[in-house]
Amino acid sequence: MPVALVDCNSFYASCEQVFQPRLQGRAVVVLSNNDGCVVARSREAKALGIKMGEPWFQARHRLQGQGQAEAVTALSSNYALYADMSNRVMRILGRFSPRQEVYSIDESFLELDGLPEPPEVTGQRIRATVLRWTGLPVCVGIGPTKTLAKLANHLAKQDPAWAGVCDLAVLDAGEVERLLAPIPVAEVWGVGQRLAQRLGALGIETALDLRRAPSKRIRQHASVMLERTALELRGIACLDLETLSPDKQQIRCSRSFGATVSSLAELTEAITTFTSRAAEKLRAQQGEAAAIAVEIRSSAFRRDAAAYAASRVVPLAAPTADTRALVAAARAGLNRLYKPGPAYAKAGVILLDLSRAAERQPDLFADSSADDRSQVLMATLDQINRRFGRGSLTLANARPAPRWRRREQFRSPRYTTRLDELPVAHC
DNA sequence: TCTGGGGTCCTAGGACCC
DNA sequence: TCTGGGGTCCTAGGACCC
Repeated sequence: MPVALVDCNSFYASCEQVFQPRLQGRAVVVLSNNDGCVVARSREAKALGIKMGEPWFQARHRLQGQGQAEAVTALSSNYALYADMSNRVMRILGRFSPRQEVYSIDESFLELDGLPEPPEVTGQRIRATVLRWTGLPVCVGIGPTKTLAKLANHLAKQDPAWAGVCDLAVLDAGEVERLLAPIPVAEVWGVGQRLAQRLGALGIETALDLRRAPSKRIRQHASVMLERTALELRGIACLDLETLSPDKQQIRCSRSFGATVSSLAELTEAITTFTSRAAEKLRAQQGEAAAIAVEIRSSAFRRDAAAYAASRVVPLAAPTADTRALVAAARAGLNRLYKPGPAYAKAGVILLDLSRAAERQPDLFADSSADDRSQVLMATLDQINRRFGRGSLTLANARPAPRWRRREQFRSPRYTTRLDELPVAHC
């Protein structure tokens, strides 16, 4: 039962290139919030040696030194555009299999069972359809397990000889092993830099080494997770396709500020805004939170004595999805954490102990009419914000354009989700 | 000068209980 | 003089993912 992993190439950068054809064939990087780090690179940008996660100011200085600054176009993240393009791609992929796991914003697993054609042919049809309908290039990896499908996708992206589709499921063991032999073990799904280092000390340096390592030895030196990964590399499926996305167990909203803040009033604005956004996400999954954590910190990259980071968990009196109750708890936490002095660079909240509202035991002593009024109010709030745009209606403390708002110097228009930003065709 | 955000899972160790 | 053992639950921290 082969499974495919379909992954968009340089997803954010490709989305930008779809709507700005002059960027095609050029080095394009997309930056994280606040225009901080590089989070996506076109093929040409990778060729210039720009690293994933690299701070943009460093990459820019290096390129300037090499006289190549002009060769790169840097863009701020345009999440509205990427989320909308992602939805389009995922819907298209869903046409190719009744069993789909949307794994991330730019990746889907598909079960390819009972096809009337070789999976490789389906893979090519997937590529052609997504490209034709959205303008986005994808690669397809196919294998007997999810981990091998991931690795097959890696191969398809690396070597143009695969023409974008690599099927490991049809190869015999010898051929698979020949392909795994040159792949560093850190490329395997579930093996990061830390594990790779420890495995290196054991003489396990490639995907093939891990495939061949005895289970007992792996469990001695690492975890059951890695043991599963090794089994998957051998073609023994340990990971199921998760076709319905489970409720989140925690919901986080945190941001670095565009400019540092020092006053409690400004931090309160920020915490109010973040809590409101988190509460919106919570209600979208019909959830309630029983606790909220608040964090504030000064810059993590300055090593002066004034560095300060603190967090605190505040339990709620009863599980709730009401923005007002969550904000009140978050503010109580903030008041305990705040001290004057530090230049705060980042703040955030995390909703914890989540459960489904419908599954809560009613509280015999609570005023249930207050509960009903809260639900109606929150539903109305969400409806207005869906209809007129996020942030149209907020608590009075959440300002529309605070001083600490994120930098996004190079954001492209929200071509597909805002009527006033539609692309214009000149004839 | 300028360094992201949002998740998951596992493990070790402490508290507590009988 | 002699001072158990085993289970469960919770939390913090680490590692991983995109």
